[in-house]
Amino acid sequence: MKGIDQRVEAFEDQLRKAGLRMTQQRRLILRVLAQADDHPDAKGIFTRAFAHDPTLSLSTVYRTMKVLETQGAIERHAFEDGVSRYEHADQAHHDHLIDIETGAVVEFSSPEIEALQAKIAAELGYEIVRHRLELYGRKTRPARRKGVRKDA
Amino acid sequence: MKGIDQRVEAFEDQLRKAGLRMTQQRRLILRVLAQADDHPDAKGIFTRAFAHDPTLSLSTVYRTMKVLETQGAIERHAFEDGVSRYEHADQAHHDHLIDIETGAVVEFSSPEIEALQAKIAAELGYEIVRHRLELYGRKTRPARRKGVRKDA
DNA sequence: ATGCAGTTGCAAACGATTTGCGATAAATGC
DNA sequence: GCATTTATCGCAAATCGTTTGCAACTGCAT
Repeated sequence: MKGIDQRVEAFEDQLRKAGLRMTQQRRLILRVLAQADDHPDAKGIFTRAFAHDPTLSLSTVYRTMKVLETQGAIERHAFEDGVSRYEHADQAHHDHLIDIETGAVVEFSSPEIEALQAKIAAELGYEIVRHRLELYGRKTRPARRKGVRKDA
Repeated sequence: MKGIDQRVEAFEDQLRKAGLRMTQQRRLILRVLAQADDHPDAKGIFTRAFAHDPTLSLSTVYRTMKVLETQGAIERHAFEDGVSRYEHADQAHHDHLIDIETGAVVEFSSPEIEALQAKIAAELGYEIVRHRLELYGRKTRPARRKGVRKDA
């Protein structure tokens, strides 16, 4: 497991360079995000962080998420229900498969699909700046144990 | 081009079978949707319909969109800004490419991508129920001509 | 025509997110 | 360390898109 503290420190420098400050609440929220293995929304992050600092406010979470996003420290996704969910951005690009029964989110990536997207866009006279690909499905049978790679 | 009136009539039957009613406002909204070549949101639909019936209310638009959606008469999409946009569903499945500069929406479809999606889901032990694929991009500049250079 | 739902318009309620404001606390300089 | 500047915080109020309770209304089946 990579050092959370190191990442927080690195981010602290990044903030300073932008004329921003590393506050206790930002540190706390960063830590919560680094430890999350799911895709929590603002309220979820707030709840977890609030347990460590009962003075934290929800608006600070929202404001912090915005800062972290513009700093490139996290990614924001809005799935079907419309609420923003966050995940920290130190991982490779990937898309999401959402279990419509449990709400579980599985990450995956497909260079082939990316290539096709670029090709399609080019044919339409566009270059892709970003994209959103979400699969909504339900479990068929237990996934095979071998040969299945879900990059997380 | 299929007749709008015919589609409205067909839908009227469909509604009746579901124990629902074809009201003036639903007729009007359907007409507005059938004539739309873009992906208007509730307010946009309301504005256009309101011009023909100043007694119409925005909540009726929302309620109608919900009815139309569950009846399969329209599709609802929520792009990056989060607001629901609608298009009527008498066309083949397609995904969307959104021009991040103009907001224009281009439709496209790719059987190859669909196939890949199914394959990926299967590998993860899932079957796809629906998906969302949106490309956000900008128009590529037309190829430069010799000696002609537009500085930006 | 009559009557029972399904529908409507209106305003109030909603839930997620944002923002104005005075108070607080990080950086910076001394 | 200690003061100074100003980014940030907590809180409550404000937005915004969308939903809903309710009383009046209107399809439409009989």
